[in-house]
Amino acid sequence: MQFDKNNIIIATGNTSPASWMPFDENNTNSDSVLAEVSTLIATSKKNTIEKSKRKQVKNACVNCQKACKKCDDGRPCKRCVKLGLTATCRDSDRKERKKGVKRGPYKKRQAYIKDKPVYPKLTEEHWATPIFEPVPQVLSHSNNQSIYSDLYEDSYCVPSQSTSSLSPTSSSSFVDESDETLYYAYGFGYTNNNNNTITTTSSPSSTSMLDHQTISGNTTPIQNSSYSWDDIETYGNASPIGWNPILSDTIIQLQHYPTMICL
DNA sequence: GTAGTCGGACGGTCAAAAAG
DNA sequence: TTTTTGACCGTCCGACTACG
Ligand SMILES: [Zn+2]
Ligand SMILES: [Zn+2]
Repeated sequence: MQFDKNNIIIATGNTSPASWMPFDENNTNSDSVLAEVSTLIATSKKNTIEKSKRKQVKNACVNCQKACKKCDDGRPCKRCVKLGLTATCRDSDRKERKKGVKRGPYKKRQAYIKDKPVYPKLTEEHWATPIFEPVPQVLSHSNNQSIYSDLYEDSYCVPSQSTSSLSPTSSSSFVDESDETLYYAYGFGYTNNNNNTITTTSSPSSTSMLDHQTISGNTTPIQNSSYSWDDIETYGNASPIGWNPILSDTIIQLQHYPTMICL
């Protein structure tokens, strides 16, 4: 069982609901493991809800750089316009990164993440007509007799793409309107299998901001970045499954829940 | 109130290292 | 080859000072 530093739960096995549960040596989900996951979730919630990441521009203008002040992508940038420095507002120089520099040994790595899901294209229509849906943040899972759940505070989140979804397929996206960045939030659906009845329920939207990478022609999410809408069109299939973009002024923007990745 | 200064926390990049 | 790591180095938060 392993958790990575970005509050992502790494599970083994396939994408059945049980798979995102961490396994102990005997491949069973012991109470202690459940307790550990519960703690992890609680911790990640505590650590991430209040704190949003500072967003930097790729290149500050020379004036903002000199003053150590926030810049933006405009040229002239807003700060220079405000201060009447439009004439000198240009990108600051950045030096080339040097190659051939030896490094010390790295710490032992975790295993590759295989069989990452490939997500269908999010269309502009989905983009244009976001659905806002307040869903109780309940993380729940049934595995044979054991069930555990963790209640999140009220938050906007998205339903699972499919009501029978058993895989980590729920997601949403939203725009940071200040810079028109599109963020993706991925979660997963789950099935409550209590009392021999299968009840599907909307996703708790266990989310994380995921970037994408292309492997063998498949574009799949990796962690912690963002894309603009232009990037989405460029990347083609680099879009989340699910149809419910959430705009930036909803609470979810600042939240960062654990995300499951199947090994 | 505003603007200027700046130490250093924070974050994004990307080649090296490691794994497949 | 793909994936992960982490050093590098840039951004800019926030605390401060100066000025009117
Ligand atoms: Zn600027
Ligand atoms: Zn500028």
